[in-house]
Amino acid sequence: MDAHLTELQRDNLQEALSKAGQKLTTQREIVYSVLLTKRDHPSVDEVYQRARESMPGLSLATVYNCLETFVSCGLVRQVNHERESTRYCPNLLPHAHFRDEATGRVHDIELPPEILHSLKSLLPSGFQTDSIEISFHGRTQTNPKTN
Amino acid sequence: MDAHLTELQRDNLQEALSKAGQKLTTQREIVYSVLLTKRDHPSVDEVYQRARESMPGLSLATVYNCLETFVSCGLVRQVNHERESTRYCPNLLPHAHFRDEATGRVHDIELPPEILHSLKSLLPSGFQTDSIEISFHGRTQTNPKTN
DNA sequence: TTGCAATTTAGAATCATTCCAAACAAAGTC
DNA sequence: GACTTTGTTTGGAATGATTCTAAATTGCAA
Repeated sequence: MDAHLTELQRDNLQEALSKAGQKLTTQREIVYSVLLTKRDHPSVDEVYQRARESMPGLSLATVYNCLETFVSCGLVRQVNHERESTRYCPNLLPHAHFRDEATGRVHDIELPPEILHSLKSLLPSGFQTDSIEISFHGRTQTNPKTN
Repeated sequence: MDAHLTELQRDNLQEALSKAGQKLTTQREIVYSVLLTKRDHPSVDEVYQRARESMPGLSLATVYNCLETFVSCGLVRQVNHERESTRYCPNLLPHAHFRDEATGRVHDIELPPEILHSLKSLLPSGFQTDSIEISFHGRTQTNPKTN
């Protein structure tokens, strides 16, 4: 379960970084691959734990740095839920999050463009948005198997 | 600019509290009136500052307690934005928040029931929500006067 | 190869929030 | 009207996530 990127993913990362004038480092590769490998919206600390399996010397501060870099490059989204610690998500399609309060798990909910339009249309004139965050909060009634 | 509730507001508070088996105290009256007086989504600390004008001995812990009580009574909503400190809002109608990143100011955006329905309809079956939080993030292009 | 700028690192510092244990107040009971 | 019970307030200490800092390291370009 070592951290590795496909060539495509690597190029993708490389490109996004250099577009922002930043370098591709081992640490960034590993952190990025952690996010891609298990897309369960890990917290910084979870990313840290997982990344250290590939690189034991990695520091927490670096994980913070990498994640912050990815966010600013638009490679990754932050997910905030109430006061809880920030989670990270490599899904770049427009989507909302559903947080199951029983398990703490976060699910992605795809957002069709129409609904984003109608949301935007609620804004008074002169209001310009660059992002809309939508989060549901509730429970999932699981039949034997829900992921 | 002293903190005072109208009789109606007081009764409202009284009732909501006793419904939850809790008492009406001076501190709670003051904190509640701070929220009603200036509906600008103050942070805990702002509430604290304002409330102390009416009651200098008031402690920060009490402000936290009061606000938490109001939230659990359904009198007040919490507003979270990214990692910033929590803000409080006595508007109980369904609404979203728009955060102006230039000023930091938060505006309420009314939400028609239809849009809430269509949002809920996006959820896979078995997903039950008790709340949907929507926050816009952007800037307001102000003609001379926007509030 | 030398030098410059970006990156990483560990640990300290910060900040919002929660926890704690003691002092206080209110409402009901005898 | 004192007594008890229970909820409330308080200041300060504790926590936990995040950011900052300054030094060591790395990568790249000249």
